[in-house]
Amino acid sequence: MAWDEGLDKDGVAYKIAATEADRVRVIAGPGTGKSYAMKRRVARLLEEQVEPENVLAVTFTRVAAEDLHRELQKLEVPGCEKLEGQTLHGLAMRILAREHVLNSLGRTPRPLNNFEQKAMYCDIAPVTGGKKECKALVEAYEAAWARSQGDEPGFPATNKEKAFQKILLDWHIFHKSMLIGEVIPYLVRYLKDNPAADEHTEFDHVLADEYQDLNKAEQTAIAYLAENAHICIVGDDDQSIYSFKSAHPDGIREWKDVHAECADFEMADCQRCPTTVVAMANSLISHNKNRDPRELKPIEAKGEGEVQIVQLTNPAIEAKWIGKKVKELLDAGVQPSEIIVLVQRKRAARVILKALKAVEVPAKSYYEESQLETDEAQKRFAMFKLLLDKEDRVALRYLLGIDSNDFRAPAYARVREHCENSGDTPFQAMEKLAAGTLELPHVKSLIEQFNAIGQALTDLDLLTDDMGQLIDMLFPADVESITELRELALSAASEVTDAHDLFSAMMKEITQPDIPPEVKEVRVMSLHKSKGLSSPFVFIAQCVQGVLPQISEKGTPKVIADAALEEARRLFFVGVTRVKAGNCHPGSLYITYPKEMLAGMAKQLGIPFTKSNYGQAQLSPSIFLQELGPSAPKPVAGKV
DNA sequence: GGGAGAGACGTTTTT
DNA sequence: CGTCTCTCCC
Repeated sequence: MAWDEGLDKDGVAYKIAATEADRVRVIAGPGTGKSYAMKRRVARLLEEQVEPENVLAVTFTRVAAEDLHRELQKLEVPGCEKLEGQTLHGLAMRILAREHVLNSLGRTPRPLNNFEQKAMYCDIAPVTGGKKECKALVEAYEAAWARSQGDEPGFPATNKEKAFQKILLDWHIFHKSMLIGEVIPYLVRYLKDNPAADEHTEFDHVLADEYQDLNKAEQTAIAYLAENAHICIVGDDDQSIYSFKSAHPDGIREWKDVHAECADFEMADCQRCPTTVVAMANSLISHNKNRDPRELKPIEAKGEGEVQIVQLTNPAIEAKWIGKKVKELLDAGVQPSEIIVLVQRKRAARVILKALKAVEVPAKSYYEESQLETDEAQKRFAMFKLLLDKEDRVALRYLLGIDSNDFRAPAYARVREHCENSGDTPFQAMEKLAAGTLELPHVKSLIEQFNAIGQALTDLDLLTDDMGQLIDMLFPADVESITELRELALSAASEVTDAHDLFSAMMKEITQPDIPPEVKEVRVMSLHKSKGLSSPFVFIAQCVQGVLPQISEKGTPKVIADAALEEARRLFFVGVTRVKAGNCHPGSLYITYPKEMLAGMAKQLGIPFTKSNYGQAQLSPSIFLQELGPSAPKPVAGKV
C-alpha cells in the first residue's frame, strides 16, 4: 500500500506524513488520529528507502511502545517487520550495555527492581539515619536527575545530601548496579561527553510520542539522539499527567521557540468521541490557565453519544449500580472487553471489582499485584539470575537477605568490607566463609543462608541442560503462589533451547509483558493506565472532591496547589475522552459519585466534608462535574 | 533474629 | 478499617 493511499492531501495527517522538515512538532488532542499520521509518516520513510533500523520510534510507557510496535508491523511496506517501537528506557539500557559505553561510564546498567531496592535500603539506612529518610533522599536524588540536563543531578545541595550521595553511589558501584532514575541521565551524560560517539548518528529519523510525559532528562536524551536526524515530536500538554515523576510539559510548548524553523502542526478533529463528550471535554479543560487555548473539534457524524452523570447513596451502592449497569450491557450483547471502569483509588477498585463479580461479570482489576511481583516469585527469579551469573551481586545480596527483617544488613556489611579490602567478589567471599577459609565475626546466619542458596544452585547447575527438570526445580508445580511464573517458564521454554535464552525470554515477558491482543474481561483501572485506550463504554467512578481532584494539604503553597488541581483536571480530561463512538455503539460515558460515605473512611482518604449525618460524611461532587459545562446532562439519582 | 506492638498510609511510572 | 512498615526489646 502506498503511504498516501486514501489520505486527504489537504488534511493535516497527510502534511505530517509528507513534510520533509527536519524539526516537526505535532500537537494532537485525544482521539485525533496521531498514531495514524505517525504510521503514514513511517510508511513514507520506508518507501523512500530509509533503513528501518535508522528509524527510532519511542514512547514513554511499555503499553504505548507495544502498541506502536504492533501498529508498525501492520504497515504493508517492505522492511516494516524490522521496525521497533520502544520505550526510551529500553533503548537507553541497550545503549548503556554496549561495551564501549560501559567503559566510559564507570557504572553498570543493571537496574534494581523493587525487591532488590529493599535490600539496598537496609544496607544504607543505618548509615543515613532511618529508612524513611533514606527513601526520601533516594527520591530526591532521582527527582534531581529527572530535572537535570545530564550534567550533574543538581544534588547534593546540603552536606547531608553530599554524604548520602557518596554512600548511595558506593553501594551501586560495589554492586554493579544502577537506580532506574539514573538510566536516562547516564545516557545523556555519555552522549554529552562523547560528541564523536556513533550513537549521535545512529538514527536518521526520530519519532517521539507522548512528549509531554517525558521529563527534562528524557527530553534531553531525545534531543541528543536526534541532533543529526529528522525529528518529529508528538504530544498534547492537555494530557500531561505525570508531573509526579517530574514530567516536563513545558518542553513541548517551548519546543517551538527553541526550534524556530520547525514545522508545526495541530490535530484537532476528534475522530474518536461523540460530540457531547467533545463539548464536555473542551469546557472542562478550558478551566486550566496554564495552557495555550485550543479546542478539540467535534465530528458531527460521530453522533451525540450517551452521557449519564449519576449520584448514588454511598460507595457500596455506587459499585452495585455499576455492576447492574454493566450486567445490563452484557445482556444486551456488549462484549466485556468493550467496557472500562476508571477509578483513582485502589480501594474503590476492589469494591467495584467485587460488585462486578457478584453479578457474574468477568472482570479484571489492573490494580491487583501480578503474581510475578510476589516475594516468592522474586526469590525464585533471583535464584535464576544467580544461577546464570554468579557475579550478579544484586541478586546475591537480595537472596542473602530474604526472610530477615533487616536483610541481614549488619552481617552483610562485614562481608562487603572484607570484599572492599581484599578484592574478593561477594560470591567468592561467601564461598570462603562457607568453606571456613575465611572467618568474620557475626556472619553465621549469612553463611547458613548462603549454604542454602549454594545447595540449590548446585542442584540446579546439573539441570541447566534439561529445561523441563530445571523448570520443575525452580518453579515447582505444587507451589501455588508461583503458578504464574511456572506457566511463564513453560511457555517460554517451548521456544528456546538453553537456560540463558529461557531467562531472557522470561525476563522479557516479565518486564515487557505481552499485552494480550484480545481482552476478555471488563477492565477496572486507574485513569493513568487508561491513557492510550479507548472504549465504547466508559465508567468513571468516585468523582467527588478529595478523590478527583485530590485536595492539597493545608499550608501547601498556592502555586503548587493550583498546579496539582490543573493536573487533576487533565487527568479527568484524559478519562472523559476515552469514549469511542463506533458503528455498533454510540459511545457511552457514565460518571458516578457517592453522596456520602462513612466519616471515618472519608477522613482516611483525605476527603473533606462539612457535616456528617449519623456517622455518614456528606460529600461534595467533584468541581469538575460543573466544569463539564452546558452540554453535560443534569446529574440524576441512581437506583439499584 | 524474630516477634509484638505502635504507627503510618491510603494515586499515578520507567528495566 | 486493613494492611504494610518501622521500632523496640529480649
